[in-house]
Formats: sequence, structure tokens, C-alpha cells
Amino acid sequence: MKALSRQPSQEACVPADDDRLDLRPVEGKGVDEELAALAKAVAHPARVRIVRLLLRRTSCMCGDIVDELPLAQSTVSQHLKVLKAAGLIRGEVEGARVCYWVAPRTVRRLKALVAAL
Amino acid sequence: MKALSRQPSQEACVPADDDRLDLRPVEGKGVDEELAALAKAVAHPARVRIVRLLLRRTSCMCGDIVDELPLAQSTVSQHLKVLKAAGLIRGEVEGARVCYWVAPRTVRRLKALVAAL
DNA sequence: AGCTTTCATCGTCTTTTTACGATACCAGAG
DNA sequence: CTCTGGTATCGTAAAAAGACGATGAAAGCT
Repeated sequence: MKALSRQPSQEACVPADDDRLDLRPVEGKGVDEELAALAKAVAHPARVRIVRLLLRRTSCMCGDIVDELPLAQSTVSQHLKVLKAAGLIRGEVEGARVCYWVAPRTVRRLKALVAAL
Repeated sequence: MKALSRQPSQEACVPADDDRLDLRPVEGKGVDEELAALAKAVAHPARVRIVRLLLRRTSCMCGDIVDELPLAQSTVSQHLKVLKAAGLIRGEVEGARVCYWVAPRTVRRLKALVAAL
């Protein structure tokens, strides 16, 4: 059933996310809310850390994130939930574990919105 | 007494903020907190709006911000306080009014930190 | 001196965030 | 099937954020 196991040692573990150019506007009424929402997702040191961890890792990383942070497992899980809700990361159940990776498209969007300031 | 009145129609109202290149690191322990703090300052639609307003205006803008937002004056004042505390904007009393402008250096710093993700 | 305008701060209330332990869930090992 | 390890979710508590009206302070006008 095509188990999509973590790629052993390739460039990154991002499952071919949308890589096209983003043509959406970078300012306007709704865009303010969009930027605010993305900024809020990153508005916590632990979540910044998580995003960085996922970006730097060549493999998918699962709950090893918990070991990297001085927080309880449930708290880390909450932060992951926030990041996922914002679309910054994605997660997929991998047997007993869960594999997380960043959503490059949303990260690019965040960069574009901030850069457009 | 050199009243520093709002420049009538020049490029921007930014009073010659530090314009040198920023050589501080863009990742690391303390940097996560720095980015988180800056992101938090922008993690609200009203504050994004304010920053944009101040960036786009050729004149300084004062409490006209209040007229642009669907919020009470005290609430807007609070948002301005948050932005000022984060170093993203600066304010100076101008007679009975207060002149706000963005701090380009901090905005650049934010852009650098996000771009480095 | 009074009055008005402009803005900040205070006090209060409501909502959201953050954090944790406890518990439930699910997949794999034995 | 039972146990175990890895996660998510629940319940709860504390803290912070967000919003508003009321009040206060300073400046300018009459």
C-alpha cells in the first residue's frame, strides 16, 4: 500500500509540495489577516525552534522534537498543532510515529508577505 | 525651537534611523526568541495594518491611525504601544499630537530573520 | 482662566494562549 | 491477546492578550 516511508538520505523529506510561483497579492485587507495569522504561528520561541528543526533535518523527524525542547510532550504536541493549523507544517502518521515536515509553500508565503512590508 | 514639524512632501518621515547593514546572527538560541517577539508584534491584523499605514505614508501620521481602524482609540493606543515596545515603530510628541514612524532597522531585522528561515 | 483636542493610561472584563498531568488511542513487539 | 512506546486530546489552571469606557495629562485656542 505504498507506505511512504521516510526517504533515507535525500535532500529533504518534503513530499513534493507545490513548488510554483506564488502570485497572490501581498497586501490588502485579507492579506493583513493572513500575515497576522502566519506571524502568530511563529510568535513563540518553541515554534520558531520547531520550524528550524524541521527545515534543517534531512530526514522527516517525528517526536524527536520533544527531546529537543524543554517542554512536556503534550505542550510540544500543542505547538505542532498550532503550526499545522497555520499550514506551516504537515504531519502524517507513520506507523506508531508521526512524521512532520515543513510546508515550503506556506513558508514562502510568509517570507513574501514579510518581505513585502 | 526647531519644532520638527512633519515633512510636507518628502520621501518618508523616518528621522534618519540607523541605516547600516545588520551583521547580527540570524539563528541560534536567543535569535529564536527575537524572531518570536517580532512576530508576535505583528501577529495581529490591526498592527499589520498600522505598520503598513506608517510605511506607505509620506508624512508622519499621528492619530489618524485611529480613523483608519475599526477600533476604539484606547485600543489603537495599546497596539501602538506593543509595536513600540517591539522596536518596530517610534513615536515623538509633536505639540498636542504624536508622530509615529516605522523603525526601518527593526523592520529590516524582521525581514532578515524571516528570510533566513 | 476655561474649553477642546489629542493621546496615554487605568480598571475591568472576556477571550486566547501556554503549560502540564492524566488519559485515551493506535500500531507494533512479544 | 497483552504490553509498551509514541502521540493526540482532555481537563484544568495560570498568564497574557485584546477590547472598551472612563479618566488624566498636556497643548493649543478663545
